[in-house]
Amino acid sequence: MPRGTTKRRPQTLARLLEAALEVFAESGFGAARIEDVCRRAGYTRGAFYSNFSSKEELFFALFDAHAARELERIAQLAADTDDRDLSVARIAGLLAHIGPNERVWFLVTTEFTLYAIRNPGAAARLADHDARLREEAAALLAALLTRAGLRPCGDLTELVRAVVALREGALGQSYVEPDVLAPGALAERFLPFLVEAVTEPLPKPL
Amino acid sequence: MPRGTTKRRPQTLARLLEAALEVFAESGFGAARIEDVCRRAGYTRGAFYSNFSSKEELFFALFDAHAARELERIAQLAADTDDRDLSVARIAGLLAHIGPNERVWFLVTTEFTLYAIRNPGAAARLADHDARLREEAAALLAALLTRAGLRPCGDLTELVRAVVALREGALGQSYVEPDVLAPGALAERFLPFLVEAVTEPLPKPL
DNA sequence: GCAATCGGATACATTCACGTATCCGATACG
DNA sequence: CGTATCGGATACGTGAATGTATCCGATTGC
Repeated sequence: MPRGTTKRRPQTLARLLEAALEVFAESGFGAARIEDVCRRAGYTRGAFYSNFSSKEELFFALFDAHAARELERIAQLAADTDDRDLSVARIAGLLAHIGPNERVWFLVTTEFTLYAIRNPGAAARLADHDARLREEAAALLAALLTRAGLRPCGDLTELVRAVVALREGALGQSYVEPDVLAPGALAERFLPFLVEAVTEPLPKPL
Repeated sequence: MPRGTTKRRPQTLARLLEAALEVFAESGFGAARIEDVCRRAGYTRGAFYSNFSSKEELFFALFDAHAARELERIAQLAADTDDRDLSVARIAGLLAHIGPNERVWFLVTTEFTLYAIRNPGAAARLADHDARLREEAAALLAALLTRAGLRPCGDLTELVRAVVALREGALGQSYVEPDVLAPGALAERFLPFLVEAVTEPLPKPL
C-alpha cells in the first residue's frame, strides 16, 4: 500500500542516531534538546518526530545499536586473538583495553544506567542487554583461558560482572582526572588478580 | 551592621539541602526543577534564590556536605574497629559494606561525576574531594592491615582507587537488578583478592 | 505520466521553568 | 519601643523547548 518513498529513511535515522550520541555525550540526556540533535544531523524537528515519538525512544534506539556493536566487538576480539602465548596477564590486558570511543559510550551508558535505576521498565531492558553481553564475554573468556592452559573454577559470569564493574568504576575516575590516571591503568594493574582468583592450572591432558 | 534576623537561616538551608538530595536522587540533576526542591522543603523559589544563586551551586553545597559526612564515617569506622581477630577477609568485608542510604548517594554522586567529566572546573573540585577521601581511607586501611599482621606493599591509595571503582561499578549493577545481585555481593566476593594482592605477611617483630 | 502517499519542513500555540523585582512580616539593635 | 534590615513570599515578564498540525516536494507503483 505505501506508494510513497522509503529510500532515504534509513540514512535519516542513522544520522539522527549518530548526532544523538554526540549530543547526549556532550550535554547528557536530561539537558540534551531534541532540536540540537536534529540540527547536528542536518534536519529539523519534523524529521525527528517522524522517526521517533520521544527523546526517550531515541535513547533506547541508540542503546540497542550500541549493544549490537558491542557484541560484534567481542566476537571480533575472539577472532583476532589466535595468539599462542596466552597468559593471565595477557588476557587481563585484553579485558582492560579501553578503546578511543569508550569515553563517549561511557558517558551515555552510565547516564542510561542511572535512568534505568529510576525506571524499572528501562532497568529490565538494560538487564537483559547486559546479561547477553556478559554471557558472550564469559564464553569468550572461557575459550581464552583454556587456550592459555587454565581452567576456570566457579562461575565465569560472576567474574565478568566484576571485570565490568572495575572497568566502569575505573573509567569514571580516569575521565575525571585525565592526566592523573590513564583510562586502562587501574584495570590493567588489578584485573590479573581477579582473573587468577577464579582459575586454576589445567590438569595435564590425558 | 546586620540588624535583621539570622536565626532561621541555617534551618532553611538545611531543609533545602535535604530536599535537594531527595529530588536529585529521584529525578537526576538535569531533570530536577528548582521549584520541586523548594516545594519539598516547604518553601518557595524566593527562599531558594535567597540562599543559592543557581542549581549548580546547590549541587556543590550538597556535595560538600556529603564529603564531610563521609570523612566522619570513615573515622568512626576506624574507631569502632578495635577488633583483635582482623583478617584480610574481615577487612575486605568492611570495605565492601554498603549502607542503606548508599543508593541515594550513588545516584547523586554518579550523576555529579558525569557532570564533572563534562565540566573541567567541577572535575577539579571533585578530584580534590576524592583525593582527600582516598588519603583518609588509605590511612585507615594501613592501620587495619598492620593490626591484622599484614604489611602493605606498594601504594595503598592505588588499592583504594580500585576498591572504590569495584564498589561503584558493582553498585550500579546491583541497583539495576536489585533482586539478582545484592548490593555488597560482588565486592565481598572479589575485594579480598585485591587486598591480598598488595599485602604480604608482616615479618616477625624483632 | 499520473496520482497517491511518504518524508520531512514550516509555522504555530502551549506549556513551563527560570530569574527578578517587589512586598510583607519578623526580629535584633539602639 | 520604634526602626532599619533581613528572610522569605508573591507576582510578573521572558525565553525556550515541546508537540502538533499543516504544507510541499519527491518518489514509486500502476
